Amino acid sequence: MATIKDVAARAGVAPSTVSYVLTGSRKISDRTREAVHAAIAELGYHPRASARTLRGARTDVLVLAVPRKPGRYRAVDGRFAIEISDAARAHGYDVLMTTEPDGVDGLRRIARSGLADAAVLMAVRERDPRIDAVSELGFPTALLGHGDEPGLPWVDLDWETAVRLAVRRTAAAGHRHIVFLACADHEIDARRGYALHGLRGAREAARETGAEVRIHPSTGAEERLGDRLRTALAARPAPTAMVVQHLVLLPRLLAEVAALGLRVPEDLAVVLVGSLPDDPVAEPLPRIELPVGRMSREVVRLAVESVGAASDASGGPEGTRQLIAPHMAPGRPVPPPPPERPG
Amino acid sequence: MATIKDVAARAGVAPSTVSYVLTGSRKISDRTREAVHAAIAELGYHPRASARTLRGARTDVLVLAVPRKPGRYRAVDGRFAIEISDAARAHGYDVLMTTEPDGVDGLRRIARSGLADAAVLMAVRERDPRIDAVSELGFPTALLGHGDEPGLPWVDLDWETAVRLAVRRTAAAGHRHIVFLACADHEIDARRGYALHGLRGAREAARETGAEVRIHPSTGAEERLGDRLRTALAARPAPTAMVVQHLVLLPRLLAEVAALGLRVPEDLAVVLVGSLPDDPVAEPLPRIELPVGRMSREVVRLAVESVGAASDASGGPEGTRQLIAPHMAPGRPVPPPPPERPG
DNA sequence: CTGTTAGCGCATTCAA
DNA sequence: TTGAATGCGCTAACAG
Repeated sequence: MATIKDVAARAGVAPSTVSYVLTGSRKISDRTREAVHAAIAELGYHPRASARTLRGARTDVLVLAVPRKPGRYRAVDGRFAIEISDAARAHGYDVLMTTEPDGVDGLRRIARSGLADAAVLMAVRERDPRIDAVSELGFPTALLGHGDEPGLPWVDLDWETAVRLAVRRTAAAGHRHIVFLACADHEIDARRGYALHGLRGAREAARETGAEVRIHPSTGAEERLGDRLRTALAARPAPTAMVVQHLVLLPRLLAEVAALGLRVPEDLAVVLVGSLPDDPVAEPLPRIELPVGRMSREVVRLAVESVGAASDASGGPEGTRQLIAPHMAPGRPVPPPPPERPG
Repeated sequence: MATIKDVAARAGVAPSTVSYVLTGSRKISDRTREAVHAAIAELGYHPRASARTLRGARTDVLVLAVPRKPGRYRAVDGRFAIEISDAARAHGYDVLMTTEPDGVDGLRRIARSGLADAAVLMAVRERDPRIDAVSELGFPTALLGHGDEPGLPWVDLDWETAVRLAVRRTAAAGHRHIVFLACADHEIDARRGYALHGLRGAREAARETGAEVRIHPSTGAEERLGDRLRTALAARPAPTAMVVQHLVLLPRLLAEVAALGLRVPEDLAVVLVGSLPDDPVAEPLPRIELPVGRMSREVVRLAVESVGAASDASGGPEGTRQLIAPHMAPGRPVPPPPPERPG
């Protein structure tokens, strides 16, 4: 492995000159610069990250804390991980993953060993222990999702408004009996922001619209989905629409609906909240998409910006909390309920 | 940030003694060790990774090259990323992601800057440019998937046998006219190993079983899925089974089948190859699962082992190429075709 | 059983 | 416009 010394020797200059050429922090004559570049190319030199970091105290690495309920896997997590990695690269950062289940251990270890300059926390929950950890350490952090944390910058879809919007549109289409399929129980128990805010939105929407909105808890265990669904749809008066935030089981849900002999949307309207872009299953349905790309870019921007900023715990400047306004995907209006049938 | 010197001063010992306590590479008296541990705890000391790396030339980081066709996202990639991260942690490694689309740039940059000790390459293709890059650099690497590369260790599901097995079981159940839904065109064009091996398996199985196996190319564009499917199923004699390797669109596929008025499995058997564990959509169907956990653990093990080993380009020791034998998921036999109908 | 010291590769300060 | 020297924090060889 070539070092800066080798390059210097080859180019007939001092090591510091090579460094200056690389960093551009000093004016170098064309002649010298070209000689240095030639030597770099010939030797295939690349500066050692560890040396740079040791000297300069910057790693150009972000740590991404991926939520991980062992045995469960949410497609959205992988998708965010990849989009965040892309976004980070655009800022000159690499992304280091830590996947210990809500464990603060990995996060703390990486922060304290100086492996990263800042953290991005996915799927933030209320009273999130990871937030305590980074706060204690004064480690620059941006959040994907928000709970009740005080001073950290975050980005989130406005889940409360999203569910409200979905329910309102559904009610406006004429539906009076609506089932809201909330997030999985374990997500609610973990106090994930999106799960709690979604619930809140559903309750508000019920008040606002006067429609009956039956909030239906979801279980992660798909075995009971069929039963639960049958129960939900067997209620009288029969629901004519479902607003679904718990999307993991959507394909299965649609299959069960079909198995019950119900057609979507003629017999039952299905409206999605937080579906992934380009999801072929979601595409034909009225829905509010999760803007994964935008959220990833924004959360990375916040993380990168907080690297420089003193961690003064003041809550940060304005504009560091972004509640993204939801909107219905175009071209898929909520269909009306079936005409009332006698009986 | 406390350094090793601070700890040494606090504990009243030399810095090297602290180091020896940490690494355990020298016998230290109980009294001294306790004093050091106390000082470490009081100061909240954690060794700086960059200094260790600069000194010791090890990062304890693996770089994971995630395949990324912009605009496309495969759930399996995110799943592998997370499982690989878990597996790496079990070996004391962290995982750095690079997501540049088949770009060797990120990989090369990370390798040459010494940010990682070894690489894991996902979704290997034939004539994979990433392999040339790591080979040129002599960078320790393990592959997830295999193409035609010579000397690198790899792990892969035996896709050829998997598809053969799926088709054979289908034929054995009595089906004589089978459609094989191959991977997406762009995957075949990119010469991804799994896509090519799957195709080969389908051809062989056709020869072996004497059944008609119509190999049906998949398109990523879901708009035309319905048409394609209709064409495939309209052929005479009508196919009674589909073997599906292209699982991205499975939910949509099932929906289209249902829309055509066909029931699964009464009218049409659907057999999956390479489905994800715990996928609720796949669960009720006969299938060969992709052993994500095992593959992740194995590929990490290979990568970690190749860190120490001299990169002698000899092809490595035996046992560094693992073709995992496929098996049908238990409890889901391939159902027989419907009784022959006149016409 | 423990201390002293050199040096990993780089960016930067001081000197010219 | 460039060179020489220093030190970032750590580990291991050498010395006691």
